[in-house]
Amino acid sequence: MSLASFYANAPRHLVAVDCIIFGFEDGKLKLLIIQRKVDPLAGAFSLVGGFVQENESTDHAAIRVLRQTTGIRDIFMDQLRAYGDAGRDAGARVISLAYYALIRISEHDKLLAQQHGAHWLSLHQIPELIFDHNEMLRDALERLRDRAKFHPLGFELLPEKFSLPQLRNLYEEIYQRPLDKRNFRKKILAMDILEKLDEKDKSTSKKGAHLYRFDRKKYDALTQHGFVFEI
Amino acid sequence: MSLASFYANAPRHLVAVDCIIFGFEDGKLKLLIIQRKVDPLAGAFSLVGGFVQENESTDHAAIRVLRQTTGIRDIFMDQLRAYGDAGRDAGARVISLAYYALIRISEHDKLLAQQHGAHWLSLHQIPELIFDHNEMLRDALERLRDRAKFHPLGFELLPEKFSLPQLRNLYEEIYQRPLDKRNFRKKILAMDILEKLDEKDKSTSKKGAHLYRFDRKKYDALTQHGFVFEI
DNA sequence: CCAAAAGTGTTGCTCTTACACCCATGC
DNA sequence: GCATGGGTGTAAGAGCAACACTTTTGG
Repeated sequence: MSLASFYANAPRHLVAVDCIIFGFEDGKLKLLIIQRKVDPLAGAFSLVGGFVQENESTDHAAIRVLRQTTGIRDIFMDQLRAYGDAGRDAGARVISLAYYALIRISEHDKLLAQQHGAHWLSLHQIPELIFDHNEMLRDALERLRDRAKFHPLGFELLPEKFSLPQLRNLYEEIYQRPLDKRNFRKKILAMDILEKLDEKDKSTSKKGAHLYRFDRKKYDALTQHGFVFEI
Repeated sequence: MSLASFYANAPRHLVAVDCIIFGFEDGKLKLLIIQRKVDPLAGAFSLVGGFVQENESTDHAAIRVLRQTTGIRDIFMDQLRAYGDAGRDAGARVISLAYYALIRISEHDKLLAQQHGAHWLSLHQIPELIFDHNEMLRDALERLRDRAKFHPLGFELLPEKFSLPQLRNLYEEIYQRPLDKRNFRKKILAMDILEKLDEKDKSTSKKGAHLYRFDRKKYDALTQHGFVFEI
């Protein structure tokens, strides 16, 4: 078969990206949900999404769609997988690539996102979403849990400076189970990947909790010598 | 924006599936590689691939492509992820969904696959592949290792009846490191998910090794009570 | 001075790892 | 009878989980 016919005879498809955006605020793991603007199902709750353009990498499409629909930029983002059932989108046959992202809510413009019709909802507040978006969300949460166990993803969700109680609280949210505070401290500090600062966060107690910073250089150096992060 | 223009104005893309097929034979983990039939790069080594058709789910496309190009059917298959860089395919802009699959080489028709121009190559024999197929393969191997650690995937690669030395050999191949035979036996048998048969495999020793069968019913039952497989 | 959250060590137990010899049989 | 791979148990050490009291300070 000639080059022309091999490629030219193949069918073409709409390809979308949908973003599962995780944030952490007020001690809760949250998700960014928008209300859909177009029919069918205009007004229904949805993940942030959009179409992949000509000559645009799918990774770039995910970044662009997130920026255009919420104003959010410069965040951790990774592909989850493709969702390709023939009837998954009620409007047309669309193959969707799901991306999950982690953002520091405090460092982004909440107002801007809200102006775009986006809401931060905690895990237990998530409504029925359109199409297979609830399934995407379930899969993303599973991936987040899998990956956060062996990779320092958590720090993407916290402000640059954070306390150990805050960090523990984050992992308790991710895994939805209590973690022993002494064992947690021991484990984290033993890794020697945090820099202890001369500052305290007094927002949650009178005594105040020491602030730390994730030291990515140290982490990368350790990783090259076989070290594996584990929560 | 109206329904019509929202979907109709979006660009359409060629969407392919590419399959990373793992097998296990002669004590080696192997991969199914074909020689590409079309230009550009006709004759070069490649994964098995093809285009997603109209109204065809992507999962179905992967199964169909594998069957059509190699005659192989009814195997374990799971999506890896999408590869969507704009210039990844030299012939046209193609978004590719990679699927990895596990097959029992002994139960499939080797001849049929060979007639389709497919070769089983062991990990160390893999040549330069077209486009980003080497990257797909690396990612698939990583996924296989991740998943095989906590899920009973290995049995998909072995014949229905297998010996413990065979099983250990398989995991040694997957992880490319030696496993202590006493500890391995202990761990596997302690899970109580294998059925010991009254048969021996004498093909590799004079004494003969007992044959076992994976008991999926038992495994499923245990899993429902919180049991987690781990190698 | 008291309420509320931060910070701190020890112990038992489980799991993992390392390791060497006998067994069965075909030739 | 001997070479070859199959099969078996134990002990030491590492890692994990459970657990309660003291410290700090704003109000």
